[in-house]
Amino acid sequence: MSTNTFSDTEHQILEAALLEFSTHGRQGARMQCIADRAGLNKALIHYYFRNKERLYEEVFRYVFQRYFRRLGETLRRDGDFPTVLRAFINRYLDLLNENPALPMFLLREVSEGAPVFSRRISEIVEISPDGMPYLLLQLFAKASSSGEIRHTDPFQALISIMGTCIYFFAGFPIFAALMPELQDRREELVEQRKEHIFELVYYGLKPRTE
Amino acid sequence: MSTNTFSDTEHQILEAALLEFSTHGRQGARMQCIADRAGLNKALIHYYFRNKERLYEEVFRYVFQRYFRRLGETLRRDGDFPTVLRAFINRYLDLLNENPALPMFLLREVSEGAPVFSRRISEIVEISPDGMPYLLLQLFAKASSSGEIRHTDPFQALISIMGTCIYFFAGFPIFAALMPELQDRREELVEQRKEHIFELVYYGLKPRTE
DNA sequence: GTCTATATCTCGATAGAC
DNA sequence: GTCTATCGAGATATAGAC
Repeated sequence: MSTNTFSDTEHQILEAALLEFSTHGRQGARMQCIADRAGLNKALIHYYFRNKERLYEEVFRYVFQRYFRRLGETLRRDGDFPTVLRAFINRYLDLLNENPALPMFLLREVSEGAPVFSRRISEIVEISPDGMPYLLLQLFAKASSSGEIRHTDPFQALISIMGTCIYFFAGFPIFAALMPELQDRREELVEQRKEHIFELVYYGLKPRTE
Repeated sequence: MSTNTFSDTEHQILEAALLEFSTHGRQGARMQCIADRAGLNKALIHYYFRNKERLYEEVFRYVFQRYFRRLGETLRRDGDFPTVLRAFINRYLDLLNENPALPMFLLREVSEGAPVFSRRISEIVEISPDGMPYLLLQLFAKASSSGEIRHTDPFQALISIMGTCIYFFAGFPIFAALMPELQDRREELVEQRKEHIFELVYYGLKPRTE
């Protein structure tokens, strides 16, 4: 269930399943495709994970536990507001760039009512005040009360920063379909994006003199 | 096929299908559920739309043609940069708020390789320079070259503004699961968000004196 | 643990009455 | 145009050999 030690075979299955689930969704995913991608047969998947539902659940937890933890790390380091902000943005974009399928996997789950996410939320995100969503809220709340940024609802800031990061990856295929020339500039755009988002958020939230 | 005049029954089916497709995806959607939701039987759906694929395609076009057109309208009005920017943000958030399932419907389609979107793109978005994505790019390009905002890649700005708008609706359930108190503040947060995004984008992109 | 072969079942699609 | 009943494809899941 909650064990984090997987054998090689299990890892192969989990990775293949992640790809299949994130491109085709929980229902659209095919056990046969997962088996093919992992280089083994369907029966073996059932041997390890019993059924499709449990496989989905394991993949979900396996992936997002790590994802939220790595995201949270950047917020626990010392540094002033712009330094931590920058570290968070860079880490987030790098994480997403390494696995562009992740946001869709999460968003899909959420749009289906987030049954698995809700059921296993305590294993996935750190609900404590020392966990990822709270630390980010706190970062903005502190900067807001110290006057480093103007008075802002930290939740709005949180949505803004996560939205601008995620949407690049989630929405890229839409724009690449409309403007094929973007396809080649992808890597360059990701790097450029780090600075763009930092400036947008930092200077967008800074107090104005006028 | 491309006719926009649907009977009452067809409308009922389309609306039910939109909900089903956006929450469960193209494969996950069940014809039985669509029929139930629309208050009629499966056979009738086949009578009108032949099969699931065509139904999906009709729903997709039916919904997004209108969506992109209504979004584009705000960019064709006269006004200076902040005025048009504000109008666009307000319209976008209102559109999304009226139908929070839309972004996921589009993002799902895209994550599956956007077969329908690509095939029928000419009916859905206005590819002409007078259409929605180009007008928005142009808005930023103009403001950039006139010095009203600092030198910025218009594509980055486009992603930022759309991302911050969409993610509020796409990601809201995640945060509502973590912080249940948000659920009651939803409408208030949407309104607050209009100002938040405008300020973030406008002041985030404005030239700085320092 | 890993495979092949097969049973079981879900769901899209059709036939045909009204 | 709308319905009930049913077929058949395709997918999950299992049995059982190795």
